[in-house]
Amino acid sequence: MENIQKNIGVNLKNIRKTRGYSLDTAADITGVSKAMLGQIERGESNPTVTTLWKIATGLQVSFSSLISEKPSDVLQVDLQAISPIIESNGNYRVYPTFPFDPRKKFEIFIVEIEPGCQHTADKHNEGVEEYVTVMTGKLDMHIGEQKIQIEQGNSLRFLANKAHTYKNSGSEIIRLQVVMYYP
Amino acid sequence: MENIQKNIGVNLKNIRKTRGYSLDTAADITGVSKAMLGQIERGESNPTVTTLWKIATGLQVSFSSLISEKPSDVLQVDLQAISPIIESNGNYRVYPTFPFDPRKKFEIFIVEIEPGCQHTADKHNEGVEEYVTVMTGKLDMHIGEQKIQIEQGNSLRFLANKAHTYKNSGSEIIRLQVVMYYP
DNA sequence: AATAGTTGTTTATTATAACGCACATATGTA
DNA sequence: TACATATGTGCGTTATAATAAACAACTATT
Repeated sequence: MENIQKNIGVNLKNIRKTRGYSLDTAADITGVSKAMLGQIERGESNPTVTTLWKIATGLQVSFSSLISEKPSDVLQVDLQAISPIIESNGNYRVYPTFPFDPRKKFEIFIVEIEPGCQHTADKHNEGVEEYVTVMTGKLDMHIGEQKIQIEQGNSLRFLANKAHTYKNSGSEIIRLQVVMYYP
Repeated sequence: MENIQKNIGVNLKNIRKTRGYSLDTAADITGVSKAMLGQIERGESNPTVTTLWKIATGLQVSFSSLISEKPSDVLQVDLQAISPIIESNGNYRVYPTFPFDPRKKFEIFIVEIEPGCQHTADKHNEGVEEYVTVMTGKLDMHIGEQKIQIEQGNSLRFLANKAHTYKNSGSEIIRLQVVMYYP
């Protein structure tokens, strides 16, 4: 979806027309000048959030009614296109495939660990859970006192309220899928 | 909910911090200057929709994630506070209690008709339905060729694809609740 | 036809969003 | 300690959002 301005314009005009408002009355109700309203409807202006706010509250519609986001039902993500977060001199790379969205309560990464590399993550907040699946390689983990070994294809879930370490003791690169859940 | 600017600020900062982005990298990804990003986070700026758009797409979050509308689960509407749409010299008054919202597919009015008054509505688009309930008085209606009388407390549903007339032949004011449905 | 009222657009002015650059303050590295 | 790198904030300039008022186009009423 390109060009929100145009989009907002048609939405606003629809709402206004459906109610039989003129630009004048709409300006009265919303407190936004009718010139501005006209320009917005024509997509000629780039309104600020406060003007949008005035319009939304004045017309008693939600913000989204003006924006009219159509969430694409299918989203394809190319790993190549993601710029990873680099740690441990490039031997530990994090690819945020589905980054955090406040409305959801989780995010998803792909993690690559080079042979010999080990990485320790600080403990996260109370209630945070990690769901780890090993795609390639064999993973050694330290979680608190426990030592755990996870074979390729296997998974692990743990409360991330204590420091934990990912380690590649093998000779092959490790690829993980990690789901972080925030309660 | 007051002051969206502040709201957007904390939302943006949350998202950015959760991902470990600096203002610099966030500026890189979104194409919005880091000075602007900083001001937005502090609630010192009043961003335009295009900057919000850049931020949302760059960070791969939805608009609403930044706005974080919390739709109030309960909304009380005071009839007195609604300025009616006047027709027939003030003898036919329409109070939009729940005005049209594109996401919903209906809107709700209260209609008041003075004794002796009659009002004809043009036909609406194909598929539009009206749900009329008589709150007080006795209503006479003409829908196409049909003549219908509706007693107090009773209701009527009809396809509004032909012109229709509301008429008050009694001596008491008529109050209607009308639900318009748009397919 | 002439007048008055309502519609949406255009113009000039002002307020301010957005930028780039410089500054300040950490945080680590030799 | 000194140096280096990266963090967020402040400042001056430019671009433009927002307003008010004048304008043009259309409708209705006498």
